[in-house]
Amino acid sequence: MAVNRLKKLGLKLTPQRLAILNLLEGNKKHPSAEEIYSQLKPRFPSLSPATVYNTLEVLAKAGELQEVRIRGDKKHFDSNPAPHGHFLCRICQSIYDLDVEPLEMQTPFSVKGHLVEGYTLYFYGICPVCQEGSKTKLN
Amino acid sequence: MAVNRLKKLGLKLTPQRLAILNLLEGNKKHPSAEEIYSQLKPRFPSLSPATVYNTLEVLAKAGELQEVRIRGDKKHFDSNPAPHGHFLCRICQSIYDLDVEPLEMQTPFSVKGHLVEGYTLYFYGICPVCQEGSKTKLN
DNA sequence: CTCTCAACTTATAATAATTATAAATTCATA
DNA sequence: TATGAATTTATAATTATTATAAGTTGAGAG
Repeated sequence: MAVNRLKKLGLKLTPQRLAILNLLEGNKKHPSAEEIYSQLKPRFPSLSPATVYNTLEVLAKAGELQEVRIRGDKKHFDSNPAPHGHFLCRICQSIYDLDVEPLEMQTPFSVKGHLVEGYTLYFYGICPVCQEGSKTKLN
Repeated sequence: MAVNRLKKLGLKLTPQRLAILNLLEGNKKHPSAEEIYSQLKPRFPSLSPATVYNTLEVLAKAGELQEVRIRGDKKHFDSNPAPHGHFLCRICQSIYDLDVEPLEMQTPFSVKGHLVEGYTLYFYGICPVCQEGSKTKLN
């Protein structure tokens, strides 16, 4: 579990960090910092946004999670740090994991002299729910 | 040329728009809005940052260029609107076009119920110039 | 067990890219 | 060349995020 990994990295196990990790683990919704803050605030009344930002940065740098910058305005966070595709619905703005077969790559690799250490793959369009919704509307 | 396309779209051909288009056409450096503004300001003393932002948004929506959001802080712009890979060097922060063979896809397509209308592919690492630089340092 | 202190959290202010607003200007057609 | 909608401009507002500094705490040393 993440607790042991944090210890190995010399990071302190604070209640805030554990709460943020717990919120993200197994969470498919890729929340933003603000959403994480709002969801934890009731249980941690003293929680500050800065702590959420700090923690997310520390955990991302430690390789425990990844930043998802599929939207132009704010970052979202994924507890799965391995590179994989993400999908943003232009109707409901939901972010989904989306693996597209031939696109998985092992890093690092070199292309035309560029040393590629990581990559992101973002898809944009309409999610299954919203496609269904617009169908219903038309009937 | 772009002029005719803009006319077709019902967009006015202002000197500012033409200058921005010209700056971007055949420019491999993918400048940010601020860089575009700084470069044009001497020739257009009345130019306002808002105009640059407006124009870039209009042109992007018209499909004449694409936003490159490979960096977390600011947007960059590419006069080639077709989806293709981009690479950000973590040393010099330069952005390069980078096509990786098996990754080109025709849009739209569907994956697991998601209608994919567009996509972005961003690579992160060290560019050829900076790899050469660090080699030199070690010798 | 408790002392110690670097690491962490917090409140607050500062930053910086971008967006909104509204008045002045100008492109393009009649 | 007159007209009006589109555009540009200056300015203010927004908003996610980062910086700062003071107070708090986790966890190893003794």
